Formats: sequence, C-alpha cells, structure tokens
Amino acid sequence: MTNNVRVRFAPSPTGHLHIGGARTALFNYLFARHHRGTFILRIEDTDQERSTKEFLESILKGMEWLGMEWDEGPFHQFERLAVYREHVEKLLKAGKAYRCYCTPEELEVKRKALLAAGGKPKYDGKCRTGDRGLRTTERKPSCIRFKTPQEGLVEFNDICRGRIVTDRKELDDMIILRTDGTPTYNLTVVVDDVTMKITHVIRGDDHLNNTPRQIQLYEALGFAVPQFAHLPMIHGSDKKKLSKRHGAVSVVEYQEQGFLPEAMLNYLARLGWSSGDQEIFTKKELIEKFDLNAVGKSPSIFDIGKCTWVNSQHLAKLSERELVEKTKPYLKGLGLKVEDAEYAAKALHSERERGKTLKELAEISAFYFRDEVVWDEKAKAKWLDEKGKKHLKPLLEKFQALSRWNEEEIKQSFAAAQQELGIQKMLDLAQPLRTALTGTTVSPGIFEVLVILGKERVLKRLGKALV
RNA sequence: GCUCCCUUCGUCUAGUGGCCUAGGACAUCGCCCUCUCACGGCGAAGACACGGAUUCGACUUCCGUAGGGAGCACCA
Repeated sequence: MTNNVRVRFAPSPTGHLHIGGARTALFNYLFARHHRGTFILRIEDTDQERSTKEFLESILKGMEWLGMEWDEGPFHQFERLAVYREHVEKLLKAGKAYRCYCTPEELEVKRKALLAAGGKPKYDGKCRTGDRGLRTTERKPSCIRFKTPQEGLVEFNDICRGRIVTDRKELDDMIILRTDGTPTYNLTVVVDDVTMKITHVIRGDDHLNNTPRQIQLYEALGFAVPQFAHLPMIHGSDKKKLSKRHGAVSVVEYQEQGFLPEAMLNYLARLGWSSGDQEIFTKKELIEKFDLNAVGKSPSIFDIGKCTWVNSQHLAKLSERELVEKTKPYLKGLGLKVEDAEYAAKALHSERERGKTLKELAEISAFYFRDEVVWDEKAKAKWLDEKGKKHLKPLLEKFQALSRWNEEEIKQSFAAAQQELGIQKMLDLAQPLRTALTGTTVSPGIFEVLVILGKERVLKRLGKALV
C-alpha cells in the first residue's frame, strides 16, 4: 500500500470550509503523504443552484492557509457532465437503469403516505418494468433511475468501522440523472472515484449509509470497489451537528483569531485520532505517525479551549523572527506598525507566554508600540493616585540620572527609591510604575519592561503619568 | 416510522480478557514559585450509559434497553 495510494477531498462549494470539512481533508492529506500517495482536490458542484464561486474561493483559501497542498485538481464535476452521461448510457443499454416518468409531486405524495404508514419512504418502482426503458424519443420529461438489485446483501469492510452489512432490499431505485440531464451525487462520486483511480475513500460517516448504494453502482458498472474509511463526525458543544454557532464557521476565521495553521492541523488531527499520549505534533510528525486504523468511531466535540492551548504550544516554538513576522498583521489590525524589528522581537518575546493566540499577543504587546499609553481607568485610579504619583517622582529622578540603562542599574535605582520612600512591599512601587508604563496592572516583569522600552520611552511615559 | 452507525472523567483520548486501585491531555480547584499576569512545578476532584449472558476473570466478547448521530431528496 505504498506509492499507488490515491485519495481525494471532495467538498461541495455550498458552504465554507469548516472544522468538519477541514478535518476530513486533513485525514485524506495525512494518509496520502504518509503513504507517499496522491492527494486530489475535487469540487462537487453538480448542484448549480447552491454552489457559489465565493464558497469555492473560501474553500481554496482555507486549504491554502492550512497548508494542505493537493497534487491534482481542483477538478470540477460540472465540467465532466459528458463523462457521467456516458456511464448512464452504459447502464441504460445494459438494462441496469431505466427512465422514470413520475413527477416530483407524485413522488412526494407517495413518500408522505409511506412515512405515515410507518414505513421507509422508498421509491415504489412504478417505472421499473415495461419496455419504455430505451425509448428516448418519449416527449414526457423523465429522469433516469438505477435498477437496484433487490436480492442478497451488500457488504464491505470499513477501515474505521469494520464490517458493514446491508440488505439490498433496504435500497430503492435512486435517481442517477435528473430530468434536466445533470447527474446526481451517488453517480458522480462513483464515476469520479473510478476514473480518478481513487484507492481509498476517506470521508465523514454521514456517507456510511450511501456506501452500499454506491457499491451497487460499482458492481453494475463493472468497476473494482475502493477501500472505505468513514470518519466520526465532529459535533458542536451541544453534542449536535456542527452549526453556525459553534465551529461551522470558516476555518479562515480561526486565522483571523490568531491561530497558527500548524496548531489547527495538530488539534484537528487529535479529534478522532491519537498516537499514545502525545498531544503536540509538528506537521512532519503527523505525517509520520498518522494511521487510519487508529481513528476512533465515536463523534467528538470541538473544544476551542484545548485548541487554544495547542496553539499556545506551537506559538512557544516559533523563533523570535517568525514571531514578529506572524504577529505583524495583528498589530497592523490595531493600527500599529513595526518600525524596529529588533525592538519588536524583544517586546513580543517578553509577552509570548501570555498570549495564546497571535491576536492576543498583539493586543497585550500593543503598549510597547503605542506613542501614548492607553489607560485602564481602574488601574489608573488604584495605582496612580496621589500616593502613587508621589512615589513615582523620586523614581523618575533616579532613572533620569542613570548613565547606563541596563537591568542591574535599574534594579539598584528601584531598590534605592523603595528604601528612601519606606515602602515595605515591592508591589507598592512596582504597580504604580507598571501602570504608568503600560497602562495596566498586567505585564511582563517590570524590569524586563523597563529595559525593553528604553530610557527615553520610560522617562516620557513616567513624565506623562505624573501630570 | 424504517435501516445503519456510535456510547471510558465536563471535553479530547489510552485501553484489543487478567498489566486497571481505569493512564495522559485541556478545562476546573488548591499549593509552590512571585513585582502583576502568565509560564513552570506539585497535588486534588472527575469516567467504563444501563441490564443480562459468556468466562475462573470483563472497560475489553455476545444479546437487549436507553441515549445520541446519520441515511431514507430530481442535496452533496
């Protein structure tokens, strides 16, 4: 199973690339790379009503951001209509498909009746018999149905689920070509997977029930059946299907929130899959260790909290240079510009373990880059009161007098001021200073901040705080 | 309604008949570190859905029940 592995991710452009889709894409991607196979991107856009260019672009953008490069495609089903018709024709000639003249209204009535009677709303096969099968000259509108074999069982061995058995009687004659001449999903997916020589169909388990139908199509068309792997779904925090509120948003939104693509990949991979006790994986490790057999069966819930933690772990591995480059856009979003890369590196480094996302990091580091301190009113009221200002004044004078601006000198000045002022706890001098310099009560170590900001900024900010 | 699938701490998971007094991670709580907040360290709490059967022995096998999910479209 090396080298000739061919898998595909086949989204339909009727929505964004969301967490669930991205995870499916990822497992296909990892499987392909692990086996040095081929990863194909196919766009399932036969439903022209609901497919849009915007969604297509969104999907492509998401794939790109996550770094799941594909080897072939994107292929568009809409451009392959002739291929599907050819196969439908083949089935028709072989007597394995037939024209159906039932109207949607008629079918709807029957479906409701069956459902009301407590049964399964299967097609009753009204047009199945008779000699009208090949009479294409018939003027009445018609679609094409697959003549589903009704005897025996369909079985297959799912890589994730094991043996799945279905009674053929449960399956009805599905429509494979619509009245308007466009093919439906179950037909296109089979024809495409065959013509694209897909060896492993890895998809969400919402397709588990479709698989027996598709297998019958493979059989009727005389094609070899690929291997299947049905992945458990990802649910929202209410254990229900993913919806807009919890995770069905575009993955690109996570980029905006300051998540690293490699962290996203890492977290997504751990949803339904694991490798011992390991939590943090590089992309390379993911490719090395990924194994479809280790994929679980039960659905999982997307937990933004853990995803954020994984992100913080990857953030910690970034070099200072990468950190600056990756945080820049978020600083820009705050209207801040990085002018001095070295200064930015020190500034961001000092805050890096406090920010779990790039966006957060930019926000808490913003004070380094602003010309004017933005005050947190509560902090100002508490620490920059008359007492605070009184304490800060001698400190400012000591700082002014320093000829060398390094941690050692600064500490000495600070300690001297503290002693002269008779302040017992360092806190009582550190917090007013911190507030004066950063505008808040939370920041990296005060001496670190002092050194990074530099004498000029410190004196300026202290001066303003004392007004 | 019918058919199929799923079920270990709140969440992600380890566990493939004795290694389980059920392990790890996130989150939570406590303590330590400490100039704030984090990081880090230590610790606590917290789960095998339920009922039968098989077995010397079941988280692990089988059968039911309950709960959840999916499919039953001229959607994919």
